[in-house]
Amino acid sequence: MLDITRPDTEESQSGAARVFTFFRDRLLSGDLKAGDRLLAERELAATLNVSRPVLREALRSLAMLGLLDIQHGRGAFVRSADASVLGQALTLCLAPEPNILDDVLQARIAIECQAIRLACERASERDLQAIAATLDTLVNSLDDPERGGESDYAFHLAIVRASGSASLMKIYEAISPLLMRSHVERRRDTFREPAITSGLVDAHRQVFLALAERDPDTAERRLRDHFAIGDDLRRRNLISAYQPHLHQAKRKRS
Amino acid sequence: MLDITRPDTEESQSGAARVFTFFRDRLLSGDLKAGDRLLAERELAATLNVSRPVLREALRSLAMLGLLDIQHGRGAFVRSADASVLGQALTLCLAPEPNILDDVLQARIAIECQAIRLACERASERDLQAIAATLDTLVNSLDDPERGGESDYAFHLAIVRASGSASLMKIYEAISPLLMRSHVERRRDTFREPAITSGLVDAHRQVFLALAERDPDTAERRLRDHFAIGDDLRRRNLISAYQPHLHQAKRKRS
DNA sequence: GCTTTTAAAGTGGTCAGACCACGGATTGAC
DNA sequence: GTCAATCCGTGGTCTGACCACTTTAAAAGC
Repeated sequence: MLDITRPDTEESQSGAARVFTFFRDRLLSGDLKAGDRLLAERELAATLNVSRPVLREALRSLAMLGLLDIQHGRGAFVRSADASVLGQALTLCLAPEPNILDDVLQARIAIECQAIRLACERASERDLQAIAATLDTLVNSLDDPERGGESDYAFHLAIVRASGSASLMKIYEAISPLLMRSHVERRRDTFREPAITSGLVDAHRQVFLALAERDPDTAERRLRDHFAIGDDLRRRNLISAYQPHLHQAKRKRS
Repeated sequence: MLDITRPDTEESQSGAARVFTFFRDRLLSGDLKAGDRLLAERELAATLNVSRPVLREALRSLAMLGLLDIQHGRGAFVRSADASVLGQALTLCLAPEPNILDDVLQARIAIECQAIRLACERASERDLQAIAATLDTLVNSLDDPERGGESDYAFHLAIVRASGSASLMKIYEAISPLLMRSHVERRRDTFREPAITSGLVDAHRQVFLALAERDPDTAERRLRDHFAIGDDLRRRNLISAYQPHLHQAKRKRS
């Protein structure tokens, strides 16, 4: 965590690493903006006094980090900051951890609960309308598990967006890939019954109403309840799935 | 966010990108573990049917992502997942956002509030002892702003660790660099008065006590109060700093 | 025999030059 | 004017060589 050990500012690094930090710092300082086009590789190499392979190693690294968009025959362009890389990095970091697909829900709850509190303070009318719209979509897609899942996600994402916090938003986007995997995995264990789905819609609506009334405590409580119910439901389904006599798991399609 | 657009599994990619995903997937699947040594570049290049420069571009990218540790004259080694890269990625992603140093506090509150709830359920005796230890350090470093800041951070980090959630922990580590910068920046605006510091210690202690009593609601409330007070304090100091000159400071948000 | 010195082998780091593949602009024919 | 072929600049790849560092093992010295 501490960068003290790394003499970053010095020129102790060499080759690709030096070029890498060169561009990274210019990205950070805003010296290079999204959409900017870099010089041709051969010119850049000459300018920075490195060979083309070395320069390419650095550029490729930046591209892998999502900071650069290198297009064959056209050139290299600075890319707008993208959370997808964050998501990949997070996935990589969390990969060795056990039960990570369950654990990532804790991060989700953390972000959303704080987001909805902020949203109660900050959400504009437009934000509220956007959330309401996702709620409508949710109601209209009860029969379609696929679209239902999407609109469910859209609802929660809209809340985070309404918080007006870029940090919360980016982190939420970052955990989204894992969230999706988690969602897919648990869909295998969960039945979509009318009683459940109707309760689901109601829970979302209650959350939204509290938010619309700018009541942070109630909104957070209802959101937590919503998560707890989902967790409980999943747990019960898991238990029933492990009852050999009562149940035979054989659903590939749902 | 959606990976659908990217035919990742196919071999549509070429060159360095292909090699990159090759290793990334082996990292994800656990096929390559931390500490493993890769084959020599020349051998790898021959094995994967690419030239050495192309292979190097991929390896360098992995190294920049913190997944590989390439040592001159020794070889390339798989590195254990490190949150520092996450932190850098987050910093890059959030760089273009305005007031990011203030905003990142929202992420901090989000993580810690959920963490302390989990910690109330899950924290072991060892965890509690560790937190108590940081509390002692905090008390003993009241006179030293530097050490005081460190032990303050250590206290909060210990709480997140006690949550037992790898996701929360990693994300917290990821935002730590920004948190540090934020802390340093606001230290400029904040005076350390005995009244403030003693209140600070008390606030920490109250949080800890609620945690030790396994009372999530109280613990979270006290933690939120602690953050709110810190925020309020900073705001007042900012105002007083601008007072003499008949401030025309813009409020960031209403 | 043991230690020290030295040389060799293996590794990543760098370079130069050449050629290929792709995209876009220019040019030409119609 | 439209469309086609061509050319040029770009990134993509390869080859082979050499340098710098590390380790190891052989050789020299004691």
